[in-house]
Amino acid sequence: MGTQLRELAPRYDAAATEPGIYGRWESSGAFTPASDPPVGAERFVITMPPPNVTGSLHTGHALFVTLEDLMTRYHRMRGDDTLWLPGVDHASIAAQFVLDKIIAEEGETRESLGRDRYLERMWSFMNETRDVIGLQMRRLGASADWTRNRFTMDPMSARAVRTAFKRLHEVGLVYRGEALVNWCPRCRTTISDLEKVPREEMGILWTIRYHLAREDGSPDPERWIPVATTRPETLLGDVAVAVHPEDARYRDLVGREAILPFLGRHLPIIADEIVEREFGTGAVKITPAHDPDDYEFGRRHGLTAINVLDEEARINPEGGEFASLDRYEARRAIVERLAAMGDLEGERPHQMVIGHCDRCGTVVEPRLSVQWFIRMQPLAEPALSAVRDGRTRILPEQFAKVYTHWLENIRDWAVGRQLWWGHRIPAWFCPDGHITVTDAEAGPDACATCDRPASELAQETDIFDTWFSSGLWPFSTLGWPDATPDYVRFYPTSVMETGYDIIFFWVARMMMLGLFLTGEVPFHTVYLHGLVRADGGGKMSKTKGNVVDPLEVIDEIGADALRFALIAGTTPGADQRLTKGKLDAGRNFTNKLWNAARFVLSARPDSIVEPEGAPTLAERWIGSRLAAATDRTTRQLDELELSAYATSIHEFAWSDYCDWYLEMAKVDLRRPSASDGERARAWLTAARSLAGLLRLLHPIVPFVTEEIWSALAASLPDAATQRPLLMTAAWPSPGPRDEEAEAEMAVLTELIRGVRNLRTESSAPASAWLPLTVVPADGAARATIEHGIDYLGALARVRPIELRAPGGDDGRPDVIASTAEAAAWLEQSAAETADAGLHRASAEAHLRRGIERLRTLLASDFAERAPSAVVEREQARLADLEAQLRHLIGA
RNA sequence: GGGCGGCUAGCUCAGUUGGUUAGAGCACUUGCUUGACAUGCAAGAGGUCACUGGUUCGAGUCCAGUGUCGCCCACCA
Repeated sequence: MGTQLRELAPRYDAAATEPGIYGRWESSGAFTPASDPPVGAERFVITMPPPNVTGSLHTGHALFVTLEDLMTRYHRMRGDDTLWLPGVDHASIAAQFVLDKIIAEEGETRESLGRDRYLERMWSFMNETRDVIGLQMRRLGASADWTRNRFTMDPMSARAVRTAFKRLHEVGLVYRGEALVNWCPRCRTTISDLEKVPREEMGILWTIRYHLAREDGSPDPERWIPVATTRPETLLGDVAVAVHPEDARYRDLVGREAILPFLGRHLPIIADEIVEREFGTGAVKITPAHDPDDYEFGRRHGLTAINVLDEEARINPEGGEFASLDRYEARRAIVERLAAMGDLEGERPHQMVIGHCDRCGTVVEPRLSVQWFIRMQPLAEPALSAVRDGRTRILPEQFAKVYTHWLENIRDWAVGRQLWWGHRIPAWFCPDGHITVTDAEAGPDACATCDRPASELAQETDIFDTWFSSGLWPFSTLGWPDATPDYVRFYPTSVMETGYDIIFFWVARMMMLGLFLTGEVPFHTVYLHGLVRADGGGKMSKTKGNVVDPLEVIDEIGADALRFALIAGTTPGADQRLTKGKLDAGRNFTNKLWNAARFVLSARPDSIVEPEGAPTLAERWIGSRLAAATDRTTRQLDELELSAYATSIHEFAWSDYCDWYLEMAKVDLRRPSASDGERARAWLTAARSLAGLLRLLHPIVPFVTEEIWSALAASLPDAATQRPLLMTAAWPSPGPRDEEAEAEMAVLTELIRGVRNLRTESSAPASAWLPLTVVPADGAARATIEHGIDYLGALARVRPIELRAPGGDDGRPDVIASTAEAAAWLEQSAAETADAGLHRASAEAHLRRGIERLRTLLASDFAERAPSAVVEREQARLADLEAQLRHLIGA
């Protein structure tokens, strides 16, 4: 029978490969579209992070898809007007990185193809890969609205980008200026501070002698100033030497000049308090074009910046004899030459932090260039207050601080990228130097300043940072800037779900741009998930070979198992390890569900007659427990406590439904004396409670529940549902609790556990039916046991069961006696707090310990200080324990 | 240099406003081919909640500090 699941797995785990709204796919390829649920009063809209167009599904995607799909399915079942809009991001740098490699294999380069042909290649590449990620998401069960699939390079997005830029420009938040920006010599583009990843590295700190200039301008061979640097090659761009004004070593040199080796440039020696006397030699070479600090220094002191590197970080003609050398070759050459000249005073290892390109890992070069900037501070203010006053809530809350800190210290955003694949900045230059910005797709008709015709204008070649269009995602995908029906219906969105690692890149920018452009927060809740790590705790990487491929996992154990593993036992914002153990647990759970359903379906009487008779204890109990589970899971899903939801529904399904209820239902279903009507009632209860369970489970394990649902719907006379698909069935509302049934069942399960324990301890054969004598403490306990006596017999494997009145005449205390073979005693104490299952002696000791503890507690300050309700509860417990003890020892 | 987070059973992790005897999965021990399921059933064992001090009738939970691992931010050549 263990093969059942494997045989069925492909059916309920069928890959969703067809586009469509959403619905159910079968392995045959058949697709049943789901009809939209009624539009409710509530709206629920997910903002998702569009994955990179070139990517394929990894565990990070698996996590976000699972989280978002879970929320989506829940709200759709609630009847909310639900939208999860899918799409992909064009990812300028990443896409070019990939395409560059592909064309390199053909012996081509970006330049050899030229902009137009390169972009043609890109588009055809995109057409091949664009849908791949979407297909893979569907295999995970992503019930997104695939009819609204978007792409950040589609015309809708392009228009939103132009409009957004124009509006920012109109209010003066866009400017163009010279600045030192991060440059990746390999990607050959500017990158933002966020895309620069700092890494600690061991470098070398060299000390170089700059000879002082004599009065005739020639270098003084006897006198020099020693400067310390980690980047000797940049000396070609030096324009000054700086020392601290109070540094006695150099005070007399301030105002004199040093001579730059090789180039002979005269460098003023300037005093500035920014210089740390303790670092290096206390004298710093100043290279404004190649260091942010020096750039700032240069501005303050009116120095010119001399750029000595080209766009691939080779020395440019400014570097004289070193021209055309790569920056590291130049470094080596310069150090060697200095050493040969005797001007290399020393070198020592030096720990330092160097920025690398996030994409390709190349060391980033500060580069002086003219860039487009967006002023961020005015945009940041509203984004800060939106979170401060709770219009947007960030979960988990600690990330609100991170968000706030970043926005409070925000720097202007260099949005231009010197790439080709992306949205071209809609700015046109006029030969007279005027700039025209327009949102018109065809560009401006004429220069906005001097009316020169469009034919004389040239468009900016830079494109936008990808995150600029991503930042518009929540509304650009809905039709903004037009007030389209979708925009009116779905904006602002409800929950933005993404990883904490892109809180600055994306979340903060969506907030700023959303507030500026639409006047509303783009989403009310930010739900941040953690990273999925490898089993060992490290990052997953192909080179380490510790990657969990979601598609392989799905092939092997199904998407449901993967989804469950990703949700259960995790906390938002915390990293998690995806271990074999977790995946196995998920697989076991889906298997359990399938088998439970198989049992229920197979237990169906051939014909279902009109139910008759009162519900049994088990039937009343499962109804009440289902109500409790419904209430609990609903609350957890509303509060976005998704892991708690997963564990509590797992607990209900496995323990309550399978371990207790189904075992008892077998008794009711197989009771020889039962009428057809009673049997029908018993089965209908099993089937309907299963249907209720399936609804609660569906958001997290959609495939297996959908499959069971369709089988169940076919075999239930009331068809269980009016809707053919569980995914659009109604989320249940909790029915009434049955306190009496729950209380009776608590006593009964305790008694069953006690008898089982007794069997184990007395080494009774597991399969043997043993006689049992039960001596109920009182009439209520007796009634309880009578209600459940058949369950007791079947679940504890005891037969016959004798019910004896308390205080028997054989002088024994009130106990449940085991068989003659089993020498142990099993005590049955007061019904409410049954201590059954313990040996008499240990039960007595246990009671005495509890009584002692409570007496001590109640004799302390506790009785006076604690709230009266708490004190009364403890007093009641004490009284109860004392009664049990009296009962036990026969006092 | 700032800031944040983790430290709970052998392992991976839950633990929502302080309130019975701190939980789950896996692993472990014992027994089970019990008519849904051995991917299972039953019964068990296993924790000084990193450490120190404080607040409180009561602390895994709140406060202060320490240790340790990790992450984020930051212009020291």
